[in-house]
Amino acid sequence: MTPAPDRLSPIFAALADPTRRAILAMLLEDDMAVTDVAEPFQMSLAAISKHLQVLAEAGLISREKRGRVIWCKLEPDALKAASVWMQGFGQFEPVDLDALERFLEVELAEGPEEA
Amino acid sequence: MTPAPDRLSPIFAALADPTRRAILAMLLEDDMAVTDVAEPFQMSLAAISKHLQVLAEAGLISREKRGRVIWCKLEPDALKAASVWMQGFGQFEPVDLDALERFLEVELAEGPEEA
DNA sequence: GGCTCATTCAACCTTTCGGTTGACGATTGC
DNA sequence: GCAATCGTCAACCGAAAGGTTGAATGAGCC
Repeated sequence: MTPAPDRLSPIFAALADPTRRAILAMLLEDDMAVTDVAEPFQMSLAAISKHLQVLAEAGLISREKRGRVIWCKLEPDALKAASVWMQGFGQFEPVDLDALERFLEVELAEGPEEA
Repeated sequence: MTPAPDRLSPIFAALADPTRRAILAMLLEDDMAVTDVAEPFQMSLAAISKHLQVLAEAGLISREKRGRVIWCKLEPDALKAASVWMQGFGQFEPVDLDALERFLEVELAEGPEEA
C-alpha cells in the first residue's frame, strides 16, 4: 500500500532549524527578495538559498520570479497542518498570544545575529 | 551574549520523524514500557530506545524506572511551546478537532507498520 | 548463585544536513 | 555590447541522523 506521502515530516524538519524559523519570522512581516532575506545572516547567500529551498519544499513558503529578483512569500497553510496535528497532545488553551509574543521575541533576538 | 538555549529546535527535530510521532500518538493513549513501545515497529529495540532518548531530550516525554521496566509518559507541555510558536503564522481558527482526527488517523495508519 | 528479561551502551555504517567556494545562466542598466 | 547583480548549481567537507549488531548492566525469579 502506497503509504500516504508524509507531508508532516518535511514541515517539522524545516522548522527544526533556527535560521529557517528566523526567515519565516522575517517573511511574516513582508515578502522579501532572496538577497534581502540573506542580509541579516552571517552565512553565504548559497546557504540561505538552500534554506529557502527546504522551506519551499515543505510548502512553508512560495517563490515567485519577477525580473531578476525572486520574491519569497509565507504560506501559512502548511503550518496549519502541523499545528492541527500538535493540538492533539495536551488540551492547551486554544491560543495564548502573550506566550506567542514572548517566544517570537526570543527567536528574533537570538536568530539573525547568532548561529 | 549567552545566546538563549534553543529549546524549540530539538522539539521540532523530534517531531520531524514519523516513527517518533507514532510513538507520541501511542503514548497519548497510555503510559508504556519501552519494550511495548517497540513492539509494533519493525526496527530493533535499540533503535526505539534511541528515538525515546530524542523525545526525552526534547522534553516531549519523561521516563521513569519502576523495577526493571522503564515507563514512558507523554509530556505535553513541551509541545505547547512549539504550538504557541506556530500560532503566529496565519491566524488559523483556534482548533479544528475534525481535522485533528483525520490527521491522527492517517498517522496511526501509516506509522507503526510502515517505515 | 544463576538464569532471564528489560534496557542501554559501544562501535560501526550509510545517508542526510548545513555549510563552504567557485562557476554559471539570467536579467538589468549604461 | 558589456559589466554588474541576482540567484542557483555543483562539488566538496565535517558533523549529525538513523539504523544495525553484539556486549554490558541491572532487576527480578527460582
